[in-house]
Amino acid sequence: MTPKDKVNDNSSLVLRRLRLMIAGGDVGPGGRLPTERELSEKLGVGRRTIRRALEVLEAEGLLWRRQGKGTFIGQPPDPTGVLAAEIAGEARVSEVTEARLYIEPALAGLCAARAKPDDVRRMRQLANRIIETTDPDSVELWDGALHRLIARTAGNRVLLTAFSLLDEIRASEAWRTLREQARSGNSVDLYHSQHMRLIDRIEAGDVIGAEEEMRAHLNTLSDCIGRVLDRKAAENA
Amino acid sequence: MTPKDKVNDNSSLVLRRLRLMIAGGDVGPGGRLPTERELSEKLGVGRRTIRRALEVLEAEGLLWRRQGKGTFIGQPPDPTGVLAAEIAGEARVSEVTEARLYIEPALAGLCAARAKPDDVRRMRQLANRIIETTDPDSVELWDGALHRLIARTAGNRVLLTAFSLLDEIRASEAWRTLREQARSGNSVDLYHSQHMRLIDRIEAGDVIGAEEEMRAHLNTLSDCIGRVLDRKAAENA
DNA sequence: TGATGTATCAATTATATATTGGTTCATCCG
DNA sequence: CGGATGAACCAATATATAATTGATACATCA
Repeated sequence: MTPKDKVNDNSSLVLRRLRLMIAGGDVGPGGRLPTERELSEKLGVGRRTIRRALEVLEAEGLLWRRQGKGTFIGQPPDPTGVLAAEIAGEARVSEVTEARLYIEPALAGLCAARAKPDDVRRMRQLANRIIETTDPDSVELWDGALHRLIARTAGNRVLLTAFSLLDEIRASEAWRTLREQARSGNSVDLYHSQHMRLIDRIEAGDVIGAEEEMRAHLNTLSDCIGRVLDRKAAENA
Repeated sequence: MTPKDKVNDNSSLVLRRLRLMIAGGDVGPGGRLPTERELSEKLGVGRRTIRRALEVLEAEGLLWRRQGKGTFIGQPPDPTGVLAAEIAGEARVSEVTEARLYIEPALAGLCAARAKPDDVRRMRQLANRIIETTDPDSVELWDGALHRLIARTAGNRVLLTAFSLLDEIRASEAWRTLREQARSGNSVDLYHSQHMRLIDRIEAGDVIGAEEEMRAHLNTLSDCIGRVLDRKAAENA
């Protein structure tokens, strides 16, 4: 007799059943859910009701739909990630570091030309977070965030896409372990001072200076990677 | 009676005819050549003979072939998936030219460091094709082929992917008309001299010089585009 | 107001067919 | 023997068609 009992709310009932399906992994290959028409028939409700429930779940990020394709659990695929995965398989470490040595200084320079005081403030915040955290994993996250912020502040979507590509490649498993080995034994302080000098140049609007600072920073990073690779090569020999 | 006269060498004859076709811009839309079977029939020789001639031209970098697709003049594109199409819609002209001004000099520099004599020879051939053809459409094809060859010779797959992204964006319809308007009224000779200077630097292994020459070349190109855009803006005002 | 059924549109996939370069083979000719 | 030819077949790609699927609108009913 309570309102709750009285609610002939098929939508919320369907919603709960769909949640169970998703949580229980009760989905087809590739995380595919049955079609709306199938769900409508199987659950004995109208298609409109199904759609309302799916809209909620999509808004929650639990699934994504594409017309003509189907409904899938999880997040929609990222074209940048797809392309990055293709390259990552065949790209050598040297190529990635080399490309980074060209792309990121360019972004730093543009950033210096376009950054507003608010942007610079956020960069300083991120740079400080890096040395405030001790967890190596977190250090990596904050460092990546800073570089990404600089890339976005540069205000060039094409170069930003190129940066994202690099970022995705470096996010792959092989790279993570490589960085882990490279990080051990060198001081985070050096990185921090480089970051601060870089942000100083950006704040001053010094395009050339920002480019050079970024290049210097990346060079020390690639040197660390290079040492690890040399050691590995020596072990194999 | 001389050996030369006696040579029943259909291959070299076909080769010369094909060279004329290519040089004269006698190709279909998109720089497409007739199919091997059509050429075989049209020139009155066997298909095997056609293929031998095409192999030579492909090795020279004048054309590329793909099974099931056809034969095309210039350099083969490297697919970037749907990424290019996505950012092409939102990327502004200024962003694309700006990104190009960073990516392509980098590629030219790497190219100078790694190009072999054979690569340089192919570059010169492509550069010559540009001024030898009168058809504006073909000019564009050969110019694109030269830039793509330089990008590929740079030997960095990540930067090459970034270049391909730019290339695909610029291949869209809006860009084609823009370039068409920009091209009218300026001399192809200037471009050619810039190309030759660039290739000279590459041949000499002069990394910095190649970067600078490419930058100068792109600057003149973007100036032409800029003038067209200014004129358009004035018309709208 | 909310649910249902129907119809239609648009994007995508699936399928079949045709085209095209890649390859092999037997044959012929000088 | 080398070069050329013709035929056949393979593999990758394009093209056309139909089927599938989510998106949308509308009429109906409780």
